[in-house]
Amino acid sequence: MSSILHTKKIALVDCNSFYVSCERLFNPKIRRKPVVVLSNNDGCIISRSNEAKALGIKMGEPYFKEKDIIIKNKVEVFSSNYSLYGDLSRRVMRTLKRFNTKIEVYSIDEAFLDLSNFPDQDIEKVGKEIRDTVLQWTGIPTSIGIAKTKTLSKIANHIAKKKQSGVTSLINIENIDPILEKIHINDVWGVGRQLTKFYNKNGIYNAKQLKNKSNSWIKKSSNVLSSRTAMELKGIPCINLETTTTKRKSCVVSRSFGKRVERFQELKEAVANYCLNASEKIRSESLVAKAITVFVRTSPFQRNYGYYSNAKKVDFPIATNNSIEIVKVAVTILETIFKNGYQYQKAGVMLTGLSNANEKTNLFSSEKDEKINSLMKSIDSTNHRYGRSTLSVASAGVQKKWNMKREYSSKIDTADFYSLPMIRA
DNA sequence: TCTGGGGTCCTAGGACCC
DNA sequence: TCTGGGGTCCTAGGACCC
Repeated sequence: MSSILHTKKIALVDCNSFYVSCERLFNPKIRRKPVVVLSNNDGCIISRSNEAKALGIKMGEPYFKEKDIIIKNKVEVFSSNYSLYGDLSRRVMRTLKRFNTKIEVYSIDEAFLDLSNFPDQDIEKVGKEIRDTVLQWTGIPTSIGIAKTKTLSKIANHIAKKKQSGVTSLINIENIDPILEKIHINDVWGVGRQLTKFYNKNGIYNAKQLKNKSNSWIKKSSNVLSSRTAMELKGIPCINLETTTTKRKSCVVSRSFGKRVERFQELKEAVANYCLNASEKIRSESLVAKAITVFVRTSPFQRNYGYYSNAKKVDFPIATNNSIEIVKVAVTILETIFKNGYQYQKAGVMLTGLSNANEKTNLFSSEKDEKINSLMKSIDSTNHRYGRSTLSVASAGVQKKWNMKREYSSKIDTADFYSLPMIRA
């Protein structure tokens, strides 16, 4: 006997121009103006208001290339403020959880929500209610796409973005082929630059064509991921909702420098700082790392200066999250990959093979380990209370000449943010 | 002058084993 | 000249995502 069949209904809720919307919350004067938010180091444009999009400012474009348009049109420019965006993101996600606990927080500004428990005929109305509630409680405008699979809900969302209501459902539409036909293949979730090239070569230019391609051909000439995408276009769910937060497998901290760096000493300071951030992060999640990779490189855009890029991975004797040990190993790696005479533009560290700290199968765990653990704990809580890098290690340096550029920060402090009232009507 | 950062998964190929 | 065959495990690199 089959249980009562509900149509599977997945919503993709996506915050509109998220970083710009966050800045606008605290700055009503820029509500109707063109606004952009820049990546770290004020390098690229990573969020644009509709007004900025209308001016032809492209996503991911280097800031300096768009500077003329920006000045001419008095576009408001902001350096990114990730702690602010993170706080607002959590608030949006909390609001979404009130509608259904079956939620996958997919990125800082997106979540998949299982709405199968609502009747098919009400689904568009439910979508609108979610949108209104998020807007009212957090001030963040969203777009919502609803369909039978994640891949289709992405497409529905794509359409919703251009609609006044901000909500699109494909649930009650008998034949969605005419809709899929209008979706360019490169706008399909999971199809990037390389796959687009490959599909085009094989006469596939839109989502409908991919949907109708035989599964065996796709699997044979591409891979399982591509065949999953095609199945999902057919309305057969192949990509599950990941509702439980699984522990991460790696942790990367890397930055481009505000200025080019040539001296070993400065590179060392930068790498030591990245190690401190990374180890603090994995400690906060009770993880230990099996290995560390350190990498350095010069700018790939200025090859005439001589390009150099190198990386090296080293296993720790015992999986660890000890800052001091991690910095020590990182510095020895840096010594082996550093070469004089180059203008370094970026460096980073990657902690890999992460596992639970308490599952340590370490026969040699000792009193000394206990001492280190409690030292790390007190460093973390002090830094949490008084600001990052209150307590540090000597090699991390104090001058930080290489530090990021952030000329246009709105300087909104999340401490202030928490004191703001939450509006419920 | 100035080009982000942080993830995951898959696959091919090498090392190693019997 | 001819130099097995098949399995597992690991890693680096590629492709994709936001």
